[in-house]
Amino acid sequence: MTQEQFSKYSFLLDRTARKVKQYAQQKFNQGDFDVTVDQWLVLKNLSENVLVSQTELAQLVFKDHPTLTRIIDILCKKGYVERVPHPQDRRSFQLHLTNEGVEKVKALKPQITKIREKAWENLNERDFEEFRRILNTIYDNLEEHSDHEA
Amino acid sequence: MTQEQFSKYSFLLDRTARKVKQYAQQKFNQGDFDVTVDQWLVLKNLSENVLVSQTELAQLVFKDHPTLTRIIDILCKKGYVERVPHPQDRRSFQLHLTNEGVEKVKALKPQITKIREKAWENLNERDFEEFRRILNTIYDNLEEHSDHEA
DNA sequence: TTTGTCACACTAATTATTGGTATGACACAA
DNA sequence: TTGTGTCATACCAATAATTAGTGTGACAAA
Repeated sequence: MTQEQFSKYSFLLDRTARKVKQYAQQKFNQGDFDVTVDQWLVLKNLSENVLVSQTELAQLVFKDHPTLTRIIDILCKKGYVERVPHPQDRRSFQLHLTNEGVEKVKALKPQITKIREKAWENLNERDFEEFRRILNTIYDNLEEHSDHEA
Repeated sequence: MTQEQFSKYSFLLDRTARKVKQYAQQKFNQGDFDVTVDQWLVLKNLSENVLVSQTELAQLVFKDHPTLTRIIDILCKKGYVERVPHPQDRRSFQLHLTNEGVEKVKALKPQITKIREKAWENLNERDFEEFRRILNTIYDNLEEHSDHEA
């Protein structure tokens, strides 16, 4: 890899990641989804994982604790998520979707799948595997304990 | 001060402190007070301070946080103390005596005063000031930030 | 273009709790 | 008398969630 490539990969990653997010958020706004992209990530993970703690969820969605606290605050305020005191550990909550949250996920999921598909037009399964392999390798190279699931 | 005195003061302090505590706890047991000496210290401070946090109380009674958590647990279980979520800070509680706790303090206070008086028979006000001055000096000598109120 | 608002990311610090270990005091059994 | 069990407390290390502050990006309004 040349010097230019070394300095370019970060730019490419950042630009693309932000574009994907901007596009999604615009579509979310147009669709009156009532959640941001990040809030959706949390809702989706809660729909797939039952009664997780905030620490566990933070690891799943790769967000830091203060940020997740605030996202959960917003989602609780919107009525989609509920904190339940942990039965065995007073330092911890268990998070779960409210009925309203379950309905919201059910309603949004197909629409969001379509939005996500747009980015992969003209790319195929082989491309996706390459994309995944390369990005995971980069991540592992920079992570002390390699422990990815993507 | 001689070498012997240097090695003796710790023994004298420890032996006396434990004797005072043993004597008090025995009297508490005989009187069916339903609290230990340390629990009483907490109750007394709560009767003199309104809606304190656990951190503030820990400083008042010079106990560490885990120990105080457990003492408060016991007193809440006995129905003398109540934890109320802090209105502005979700990490914190405000502690207060229940009505039962207030009655308990009122009932025990005169009895405990009598118990405490026993140790000062044949000693006078001058002795107490000497005692206080010396013990506070020792404490201050060993404390980085000298900030006593005894 | 500038400003304001909102949401998120990151850092440092805080509050109370958990877990483990040790000690002292006391009661009970051998 | 000695040993064991129980309870309460002290101390240490670590943990879970929160607070406060700062910065950035995205977007809307002036």
